[in-house]
Amino acid sequence: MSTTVITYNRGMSRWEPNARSRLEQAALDLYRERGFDQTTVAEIAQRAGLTERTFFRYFVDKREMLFWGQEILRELYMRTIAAMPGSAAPIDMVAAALEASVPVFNDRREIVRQRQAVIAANPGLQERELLKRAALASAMSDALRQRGVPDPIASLTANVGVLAFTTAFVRWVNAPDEYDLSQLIREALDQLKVITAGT
Amino acid sequence: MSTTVITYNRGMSRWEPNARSRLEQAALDLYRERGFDQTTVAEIAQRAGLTERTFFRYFVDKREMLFWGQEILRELYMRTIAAMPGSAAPIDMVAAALEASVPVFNDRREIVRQRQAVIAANPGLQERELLKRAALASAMSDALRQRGVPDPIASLTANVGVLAFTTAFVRWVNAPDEYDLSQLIREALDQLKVITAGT
DNA sequence: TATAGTGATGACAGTGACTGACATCTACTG
DNA sequence: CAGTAGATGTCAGTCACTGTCATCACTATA
Repeated sequence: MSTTVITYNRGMSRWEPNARSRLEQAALDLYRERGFDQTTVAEIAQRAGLTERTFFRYFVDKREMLFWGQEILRELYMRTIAAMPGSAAPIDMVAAALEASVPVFNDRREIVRQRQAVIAANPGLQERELLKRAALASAMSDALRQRGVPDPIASLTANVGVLAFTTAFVRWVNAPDEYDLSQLIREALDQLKVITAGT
Repeated sequence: MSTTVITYNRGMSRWEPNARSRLEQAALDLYRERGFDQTTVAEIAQRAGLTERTFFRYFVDKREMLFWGQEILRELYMRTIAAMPGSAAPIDMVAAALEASVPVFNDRREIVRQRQAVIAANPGLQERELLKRAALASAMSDALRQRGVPDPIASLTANVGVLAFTTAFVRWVNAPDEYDLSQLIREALDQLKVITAGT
């Protein structure tokens, strides 16, 4: 199973299909077996039955492959915010967007956990994750601005949302299965309200 | 000036002093002249009258050199929070810590601006900056926990502080000299209060 | 004053991520 | 059956970063 024999044209395509997902699977396996830094791109490619060069045709760099879903979240956030009633407060638009993304995580809880364990073990990957989070916040900022929310507010609201989500997500990943991500998000948002209310 | 002749033992030390700051200066100059990616470590070292190997004895990697002051801020934040009266709300402890760091930036406004321009032009450097911000938030979380603030609140409060500071900082860097960083921080915190207050 | 450190640096040979240029291979198309 | 296109392979190269050992100027100690 791990040493798949590569044959050609068993079906309708010229090469063994799913090169991308084969690379993803090989990489995740190797990262979990021996760690991110101890895995070379050549090894990943070999396990996937491809070459190093092909790896870099699918992924801009070695870290990027762990952060696919990001684009899905991005679009989901933007669509959800764009579809909110104009009467909603900015923070409620953001909350709705976060809420809309919950199924994406619930549907892949186990994979998400494995991925997060790999990231937690490597500072370089944490760096990349922060960049991805910032990109999501930026996307939500844009969506809010398109809804007429002025600039410092749009950015702050989006980042507050990402902060609440991240806090909830970390708890959810490390919690038993019964924990509900939606509820954890709402809790985080409530706590943020209390925190900033101040004296 | 840029092609300093290196001589030995003009004073009390065996080698030309300030190797570290010479490397920092050379790097910043080159990054500004031709960009971060277009500058090799060998070039930086050469301009500083040293070798590539020595560069990596002073800095763990090529990006790290732009993020010195971080340690200063870290200690300042932790000391300030530790010295706050126990009656203060967590968010006020954080606000005080941020406020205490303002002179650090005011005293080096021009250098900070140059540095920030370099970072803004390079995604890899932005990634590193996000990591540094996260580290500062983590430090403030720790400080709050030591003051008895429980866990989700400590982390959220610290991150709200960092968010407010970052927002203020971005505006301050791109604003005329008259703008006051302290005031921008207070504004951001006020806006966060309004945002999370909700419906 | 000879001798043995000591600490910063240089020299050098790696490894591994990433890139550019070009060749190849298979399936489809006419 | 020739031609094309898209995915892949090959290969050479750059550059960040590391391990190891040599060197060099001074310093402490006998």
